[in-house]
Amino acid sequence: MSALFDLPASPPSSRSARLLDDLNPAQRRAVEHAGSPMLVVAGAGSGKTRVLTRRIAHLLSERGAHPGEIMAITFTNKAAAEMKERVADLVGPRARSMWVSTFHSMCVRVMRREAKVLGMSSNFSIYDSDDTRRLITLVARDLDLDPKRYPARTLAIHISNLKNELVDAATAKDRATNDLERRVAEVYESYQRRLTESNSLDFDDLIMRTVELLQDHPDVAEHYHRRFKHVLVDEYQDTNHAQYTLVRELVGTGSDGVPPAELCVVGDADQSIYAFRGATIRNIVEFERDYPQATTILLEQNYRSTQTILTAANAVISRNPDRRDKRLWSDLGDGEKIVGYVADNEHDEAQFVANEIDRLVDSGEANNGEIAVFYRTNNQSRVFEEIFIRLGLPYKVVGGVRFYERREVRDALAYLRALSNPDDTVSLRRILNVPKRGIGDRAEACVSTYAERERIGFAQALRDAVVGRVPMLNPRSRNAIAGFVELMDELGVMVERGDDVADILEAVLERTAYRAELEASDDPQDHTRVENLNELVTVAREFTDLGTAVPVPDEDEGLPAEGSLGAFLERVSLVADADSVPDAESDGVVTLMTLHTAKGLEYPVVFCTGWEDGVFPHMRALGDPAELSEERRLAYVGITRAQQRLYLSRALVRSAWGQPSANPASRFLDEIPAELVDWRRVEPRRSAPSAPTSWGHSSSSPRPAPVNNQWKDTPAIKLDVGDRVTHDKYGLGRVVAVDGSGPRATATIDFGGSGTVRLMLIGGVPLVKL
DNA sequence: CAGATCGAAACATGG
DNA sequence: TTTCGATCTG
Repeated sequence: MSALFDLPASPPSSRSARLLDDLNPAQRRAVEHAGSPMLVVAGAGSGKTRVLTRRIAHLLSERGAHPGEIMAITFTNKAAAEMKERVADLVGPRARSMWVSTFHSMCVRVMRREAKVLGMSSNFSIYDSDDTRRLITLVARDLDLDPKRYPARTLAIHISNLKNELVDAATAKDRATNDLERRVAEVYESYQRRLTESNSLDFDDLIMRTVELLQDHPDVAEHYHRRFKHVLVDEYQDTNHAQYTLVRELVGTGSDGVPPAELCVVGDADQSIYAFRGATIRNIVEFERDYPQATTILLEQNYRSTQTILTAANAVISRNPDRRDKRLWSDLGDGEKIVGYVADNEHDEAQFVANEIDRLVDSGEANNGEIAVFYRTNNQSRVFEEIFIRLGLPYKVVGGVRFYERREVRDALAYLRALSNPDDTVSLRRILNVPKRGIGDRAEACVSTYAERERIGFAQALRDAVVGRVPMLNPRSRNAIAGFVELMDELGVMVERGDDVADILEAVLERTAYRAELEASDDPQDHTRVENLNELVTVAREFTDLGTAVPVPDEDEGLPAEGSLGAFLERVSLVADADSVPDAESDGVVTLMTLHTAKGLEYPVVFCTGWEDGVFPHMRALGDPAELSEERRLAYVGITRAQQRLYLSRALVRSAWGQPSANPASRFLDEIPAELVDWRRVEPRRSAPSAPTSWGHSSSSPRPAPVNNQWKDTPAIKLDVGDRVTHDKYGLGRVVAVDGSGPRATATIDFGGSGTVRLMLIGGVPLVKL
C-alpha cells in the first residue's frame, strides 16, 4: 500500500475505500494497476469513465502523483469536460492543473508554447474543414486542375489521409504511383505552403506537427517527458496513426534518461465507427504488440441495459470476423422484449414512433426526456420532425449543421480571424465581399495574382491596390477595396486597444451593415441568422466576463491572454458544440440524432429506425466487408444505448431526395435472435407462393430478391383535389393537394382528427378512393 | 463586371 | 431538400 494511505485529513482507508468499494474486481484492477502499459477493453456500458476517473483520483491520493504530472486525452470536448468534472468531484480543485483535454486542444497548447522552435508565430489560426476546402479550391484553381475530375473535397480527403499517416508532401510526391496521387501530392505541397504563409494550421496539422516537434526536438520532448508521468487515453479505438504516434512520443522510451510515462488506454474495438476518417482498430488490437509488457483488462459486466438488449447486441456484433470475443452481460434481468415494426413508408414509421412515445408517456412508463430516436443519416430526421411538430411532441435534433458551421456565424468569425491574424488569407478572402460591397471575382483575382507575383500577403496586396499598384484593376473596384481596407483598419484599432471581443464583434456587425442587411430581408431564414449572430455576441460577452473573472491557475507562456480575441477564436475553433445534447432528465424532450452522435450516450427507451439494406447498412457499405463490419459496429453502438426498451423499425418504401425506393430488411435484423423480438407489425403477405414467415423478415427462407422495382409496376392511385379517401390507419380524409405524377405522385390529405398527411400514391399504400 | 439564376450533387463526423 | 459552382444577363 501507498505511503500516503494514512494521510491525516481523512480517516485511514476511507478515501481509498470510497474509490474502490463500488467497483467490480476487473474495474478495481484497472484502477490499481501500476507500472506497465495497460489496455482496458471496456465494453459498452461497462463503467469506462468511472474507471478512468477513479484511476486518476487513485493516482493522486494513493500513489502520490501530482496533478501536473497527469495527462488525460479524449476525443471530444464533452468527454474532456465530463472527466474533469468527475475527477474534481473526487479530488477537489487541484484537479485543475491536470491536462485533461482533447488531442487537438492538447496539441494547440503545445504548439502555441513551442511555436518559436518551429519558426511559427504563436497566434496562428486553426483552419477547420471548411477553411481547408476553400484553400484547396484556391490551390487547385491555381494549378489548373479540372474541378470535375479533382473536386476540392476529394483532394482534401486525400491530403487529410496523408497527414493522418504522417506523410508529408515531399514523401507523398515520391510515393505517388498514379495520376491522382501525383495531383494530390502537388496540391498538398502548394496547400501546405499557403497554410504556412497564412500562419495557419489545419486540424490534421495540429497532430502531425506536434509529432514532428517531439521527434525532431529531443529537448522539447524531454521537457514533456519530465512533466507527464501518467498518460491516459480514452476511446483508443478511435485513434488514427498520427494520434497513435503522438501517444508513443508523449510516453517516451526512456532513451533520454526519463523513465517512460505510465500509459493507460481505454477503448472497445466493437465501438470503432470512425474508420472513414482514419481511425484504425489496429491500434487497440495490436496494443500488446506495440507495448510488449502490456497488461490487458477486460470489462464485460454492463450496468446499463437489460440482458435481452445485450444478447441482441452480442448476437449482431459476433458476426464480425477477426474479432476478439467479448460478451457483455448484465444482472439487471431480461426486461422487455425488443419491439419490431415494419412500416409502409417513412411517414408510417415516424407515425408509429410518435404513437408509441405517446403511449409510453401516457401510461407513465417513460417521459419524453428518457426517449431517443436514432437514424443512420441526418436527412432521415425530417419526417420525424414533421410528425412530432404536428402532434406537439417536444423534441430536439442533435447534430446536423452545428452553430459554428452556420454561414453567418462563420462570416462573423472570419472578420474576427482576419483582424486577429492578418496573414489569414482564407478568412480575409471569405469576407472581402461579404456583405456585397462591389469587390467581385475579377477584382479578387487581380489582387491575388499581384500578391502571388510580388510574393507578398493578400492583405498587403489589398493596400497596394488602394494606391493603384495592382494592374488591371478598374477604379470602381479600387474604391471598393479602399473602403474595405479602411473598415478593417478602424476595426483593427479596437483589437489593438484590447477592446472586449463582444464589442469588436458588435462593431463588425454594425459597420459592415451585415446585420442590417439580414434584418431588411424578408426571407424568414435571414431572421434566424440575425438571432444566431446575436447568440454569437452573447457567447462572446460571456466568454469575456468569465475569462476575466476566473484566471486559470496553471498559466503557460505562449497561450493567448484570457478573455482576449485570440483566446476566443481558439475556443470557437476547437469547441464546436454550442448546440449540445440535451440533458435527458431536465429538458424533458425526445432526442433525435444519428447513430454516430449517439455513441457514448444512453437512454431508457431507444428507437432505432430505418433498418433497411441500403439505408442501414448504408448503400456504400453493401459491397465492402470492411465497411459492412463498421456498419455492424454502428448497429452494436445503437442497440447498446438502450437501457430498458429497444424498438427496431424499418420501412418498406422510403423516399430519398424525392425518389422513392423499396428496400429489403436490414441484414442486421436477421442477426438478432427471433425470440428476442416482438413484431408489432410485419411485412404484408405478398402473392408469392412461398408464404413469408410471421416475422418481419424471413430468417429461415431465403431472402426475397430486392424489390426495387416493385412500385414501378403498380399503377399510381389516381386522386384529385377534393376526393374523399379512406386510409387503414388515418381513417376518412379529403385530398387537399396533389403533387407530382406517376410513381412520384403524392397527395396531401386532411384526415381531420388524425391531422394532415402527405402520402405517396404508390402501390402498398393502404389508401382507397371513395 | 457583379449579381442572379439555374443545375448538379449530397447520404455518417470529431476537432 | 439544401448548398456550391458555373453560366447568363442587366
